[in-house]
Amino acid sequence: MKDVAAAAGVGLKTVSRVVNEESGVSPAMAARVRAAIAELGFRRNDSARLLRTGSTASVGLVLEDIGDPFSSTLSRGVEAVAREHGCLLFAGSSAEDPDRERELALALCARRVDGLLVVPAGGDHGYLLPETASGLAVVFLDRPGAGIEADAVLSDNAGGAPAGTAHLIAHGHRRIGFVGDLPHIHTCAERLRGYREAMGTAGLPVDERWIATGPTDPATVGRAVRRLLTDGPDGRAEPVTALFTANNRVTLAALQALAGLPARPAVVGFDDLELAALLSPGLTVVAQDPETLGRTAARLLFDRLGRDTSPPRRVELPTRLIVRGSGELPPA
Amino acid sequence: MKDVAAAAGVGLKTVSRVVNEESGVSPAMAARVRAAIAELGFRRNDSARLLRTGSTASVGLVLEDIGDPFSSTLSRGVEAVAREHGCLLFAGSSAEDPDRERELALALCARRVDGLLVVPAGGDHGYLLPETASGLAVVFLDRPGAGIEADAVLSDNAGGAPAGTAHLIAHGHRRIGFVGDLPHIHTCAERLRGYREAMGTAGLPVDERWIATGPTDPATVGRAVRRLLTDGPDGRAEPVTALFTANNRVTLAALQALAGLPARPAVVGFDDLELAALLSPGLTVVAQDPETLGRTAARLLFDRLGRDTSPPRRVELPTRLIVRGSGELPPA
DNA sequence: CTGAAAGCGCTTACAG
DNA sequence: CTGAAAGCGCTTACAG
Repeated sequence: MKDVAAAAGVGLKTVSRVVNEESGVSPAMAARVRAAIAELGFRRNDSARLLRTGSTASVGLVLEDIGDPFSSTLSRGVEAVAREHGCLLFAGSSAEDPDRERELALALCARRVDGLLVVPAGGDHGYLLPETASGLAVVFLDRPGAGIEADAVLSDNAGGAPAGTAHLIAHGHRRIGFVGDLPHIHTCAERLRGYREAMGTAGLPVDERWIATGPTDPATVGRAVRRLLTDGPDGRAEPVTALFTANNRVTLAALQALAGLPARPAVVGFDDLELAALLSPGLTVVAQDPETLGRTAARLLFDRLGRDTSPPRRVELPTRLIVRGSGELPPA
Repeated sequence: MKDVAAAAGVGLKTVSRVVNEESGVSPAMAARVRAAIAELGFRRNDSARLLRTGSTASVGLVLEDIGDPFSSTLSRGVEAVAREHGCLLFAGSSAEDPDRERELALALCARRVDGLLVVPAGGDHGYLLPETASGLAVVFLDRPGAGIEADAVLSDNAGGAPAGTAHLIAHGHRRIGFVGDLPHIHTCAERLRGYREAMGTAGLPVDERWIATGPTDPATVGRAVRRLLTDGPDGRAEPVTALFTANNRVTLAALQALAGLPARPAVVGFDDLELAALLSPGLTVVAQDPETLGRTAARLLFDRLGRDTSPPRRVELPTRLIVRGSGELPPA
């Protein structure tokens, strides 16, 4: 910019005016500046501009895994809203590791993103307190944050999980397995609670051996599914006749495991899958709307940037039971 | 930082040394600085640091749609490599719109990202010339760039598309429909070329009415599929007995359309889908490896940042035919 | 309509 | 071991 000013024989501020299309520059001068800009191939450095301005026109998004369908659909919603606000999006994955979440979130803070959207991996977000104290806006998605007062946008797990479980019960199932991811993850815990609630409401006992939580790799989930379906001999639990799978990766792994087994338990999954309707039977799910989740959280974030100082809100988005066949199979 | 220096009664540079854990600060002084940092809640502004340093420790990624499974898996690969290099990732979607691609890419350039990864939407990337001239590294993914000399990492369309088509021919099909997205998109054009090549190699004529390209929304693809399968009366083309669907969204939409039809054509899709193995019949595909695509492109980008000045390379990643049933159905 | 000075929050290059 | 000065590339606040 200094070079442009020198080349055009004008002051720095005049170049700035032309670059920013501010009014009050004589046409002759503007033309001279534009010529110099073209000749030198000048392009304004926005990082420098934003340093002076105070904002960074960017938001950070900490996901579980940028490549997961749930996360990426959520990102699409966030990106759309960020775009509307002229903001660029930093995206990164925590891989469900609290240290990585923290590291990533703080790196984003150090860049002074205007706002931060976090799908929590860890159970304590107190590390963000100094950041919010100095003006950072934070919104949690999919799971609430802890150790800090901030907005959260979640799916209605407390409504969806009982609805899915009750659907299986309504189709005659009394022994229903719950397959979830790590039990300390908020969504897993909430959905498990919902499962128990629906069983209780129906007056059905829950055998703790029907509950399988853990890593979501196909091998682990496969073992869990086989166990749930074959327990029974030697005084162990009776096999379940239906499965409630608590998220997209668990459902996928469970379906893969079932493909290799003779048993045809009923299945209701939490989260929709891309080809769910084309399976036979079609996969009955409790669908979330990850794109709206992302949009809603981003809107809330920008409201906060716009000096909305009302108390932190918790928004719950409805889930929707989509009946396609797998959840209506009768008990074996 | 100035405040910290004042509070600790030291010079600015000493604070900088402590913050950056540089050696050569007396323990007493360091302790005093650290106390001031804690008290004031000081956190270094990386944007300011990077302005001075010259790099931004960030890369930009311009995708077609951050929420698409192909794009997001690709992002996962890019992110992993960026992380290894201590870089943050800006991600954005072009929505297959050349203007948005350009706008997004230039916004990223204005932020002075160290490198740019672009899945081209437009057919001319000459607008990046001034950027690369001043040191920006650019790598194209999935499709080559145009109007600029730069690296490109692609899937082997020229090998994969004929392989998929030949697979259908080997199972007895002579009238095979090609369903693709917009014909000007490089991958669509290449795959169509591969389809024609395989048909030619087998000595089979191609009726132009067997080729359907256009938007990938379910309605449009559905119409195309129905037309391909029912043409025949009143002197029009004979219906096809098999479909080669040229990417993930087209395949998905085609399968949805087929679910509502009596016909059971053989299908081979380009791109794998999450539940492909669980359909009945299983979906035979020519699989790409989007994560490796992303990783490879990001590695190439960082090589370039490391002053690798060899001539631009074009890397082609192999595709893999995965046989699952739908591609082996005999002609009706 | 135009521009010189100060400053955004850091680091670099240098001197003590 | 320590720090004052200059500068990264811009904008803000002000004066003419």
